[in-house]
Amino acid sequence: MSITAGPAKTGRTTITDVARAAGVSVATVSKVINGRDGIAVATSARVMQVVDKLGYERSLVATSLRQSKTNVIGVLVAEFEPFALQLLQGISDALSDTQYDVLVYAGAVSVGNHRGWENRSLSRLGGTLIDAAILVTPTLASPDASIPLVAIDPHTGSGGPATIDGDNLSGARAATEHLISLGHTRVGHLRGRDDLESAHVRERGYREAMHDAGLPIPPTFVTTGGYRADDANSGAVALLDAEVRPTAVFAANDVSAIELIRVAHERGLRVPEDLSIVGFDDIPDAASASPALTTVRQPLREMGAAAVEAIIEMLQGKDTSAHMRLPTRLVVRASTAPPA
Amino acid sequence: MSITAGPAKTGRTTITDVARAAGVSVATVSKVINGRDGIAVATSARVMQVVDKLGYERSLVATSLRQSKTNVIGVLVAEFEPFALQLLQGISDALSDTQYDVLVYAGAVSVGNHRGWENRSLSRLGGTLIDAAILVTPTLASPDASIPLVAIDPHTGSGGPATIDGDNLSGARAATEHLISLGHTRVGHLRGRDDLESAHVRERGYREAMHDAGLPIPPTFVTTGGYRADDANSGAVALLDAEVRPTAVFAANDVSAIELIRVAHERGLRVPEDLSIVGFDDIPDAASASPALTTVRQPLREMGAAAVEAIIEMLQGKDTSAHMRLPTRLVVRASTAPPA
DNA sequence: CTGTTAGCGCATTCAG
DNA sequence: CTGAATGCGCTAACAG
Repeated sequence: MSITAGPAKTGRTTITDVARAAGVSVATVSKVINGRDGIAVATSARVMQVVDKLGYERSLVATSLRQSKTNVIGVLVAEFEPFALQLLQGISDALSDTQYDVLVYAGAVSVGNHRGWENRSLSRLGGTLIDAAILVTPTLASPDASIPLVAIDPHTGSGGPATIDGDNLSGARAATEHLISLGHTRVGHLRGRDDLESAHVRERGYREAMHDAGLPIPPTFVTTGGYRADDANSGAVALLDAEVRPTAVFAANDVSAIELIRVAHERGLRVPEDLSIVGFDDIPDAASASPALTTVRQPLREMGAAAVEAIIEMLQGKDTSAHMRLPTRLVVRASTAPPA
Repeated sequence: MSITAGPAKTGRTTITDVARAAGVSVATVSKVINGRDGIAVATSARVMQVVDKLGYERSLVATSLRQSKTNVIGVLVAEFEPFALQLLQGISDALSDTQYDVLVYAGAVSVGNHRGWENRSLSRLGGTLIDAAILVTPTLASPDASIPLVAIDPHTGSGGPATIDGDNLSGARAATEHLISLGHTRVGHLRGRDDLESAHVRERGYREAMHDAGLPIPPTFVTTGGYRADDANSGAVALLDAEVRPTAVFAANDVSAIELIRVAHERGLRVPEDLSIVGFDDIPDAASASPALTTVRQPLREMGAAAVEAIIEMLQGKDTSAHMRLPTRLVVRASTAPPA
């Protein structure tokens, strides 16, 4: 019933509009656009002209419903926190000389930190909106997907996708040992998100270092933070308001560490004189925190670039199930000092 | 074990798989999923169970092809540079308590800085993959779109969408005046991307301040940078290798300013002793640059949040064509000093 | 209450 | 060389 006439409805130019304007069928337009041969040069030129004139651009939606290739790589994150953002820069840089565009989907903003957000996102982007996906801090060991997958800071597990991570264990040990070597004996730990494998590994590194030094870990010395300031707040408060307060804390990530500095200041504690703090990640804000944060640097840009390389190899059919681990490095700045 | 049975072809579970497994028609499944009423409780329960079991999630692609609402807000950027990333944090935070998910599309990574990338992206995201879009540093005054639009750091023009920007003119004047008040008379300018309106405004601010101070601007004092280090390099080099070198430079953005510091160091120039530098934006790297960069701060997180507010109001049918301008502020750090 | 039918915009057969 | 028909996953009418 709906006899169409012109762009009309949505305002978007469709392949049909182009076909009508050029006086050919949609199939012809499709062929021209996709560079298929078997089209008269004159026709092709005329169609291209109309395409330009009308500013036609194929709809990713319709295309991906029909085809299996979109030249778009998806990056799936839970949220846009500094860690993911740094990674994104590396990913974007590495992709800038390729034919691929990037689409980043934040799957947990509207539903909270729902464990398993990656499967939800993967399903929603479904069929083939994206040709491959890079998962940032997934909470599942082996998300189900039918497209090439690389996980950054993964949930380890067998049979999972290719993974890229930093050396969390060494980093955590280095951080804790730094504190111990400064002379601290009451060293606490502000844990990361429980659903992150890397958070557990870092806690293990902390515990190992403490154990090796023969130092005790009272239960109140370990509390849980998160990767948002809000989440970190209660853990930070618990740590500092405990009966016996640690003189140094290793926080599982910089966001928590910075929140801890804030809470310490709120309580009149000086950092590092009264409390030494080490973070993890080395996000941009770490260096400009006050005091500048001692932290364990993860090569985030490089990790992002490595993920892109792996994904592209997979897309080219090479069987890359590499599990790459990049080194971490302690960066000593102003938030750590010997105990008073 | 992971999900078995059914999907076959793509590996993705579709509504058809669910229908078959539940022994009902796809229409029924659709109704259940969308909470339409007129479905027997028993049937509904059975379907839901199958949905859970199979881990079904509707495809954003197919849904958006058919419907006009996806609850996804698009953020369109040319690339993931620090400016956009900061904005993204504000946007993400502001969206975290809403029903909306975020999808960020970088439209210029695979094709270079193509003027008009926003129309291309808008077209590709087409019909209704997204309910509304936030444009970051668009290069067009009035992109055509049939969905609510807000532009951050826009190309001004009449009839355009709602816009959010920082006070570029005042900021640029403040930066230049700061340099002049320090005693500099040879003040240069490293321009921003030519396709950005804000870059022109900043240049105007610089020229006005110079004019008001009665200072000359030799042609070699103004060169062009960009928002990537590579782009900024040639402009920086030209500025420093000129016959008569400025003793101070106002760079149109922090990325350029930081690159300028690098180039200056390369030539054995000390900053700020031999060359004072002011940037613009106050991205995280500005504070941790060496020396710490004096810059004009734009409230990027707030600008992102403001964009979200505006978009949501538009989505609710309120007629918000506000043009919001947030204040900028000079932040003096270590990269500026009186001339030697 | 539930199943059938008809597209959304596009690319791909398969006949002209 | 070109055009009409078909289907991708899904939902809105409309039948049954």
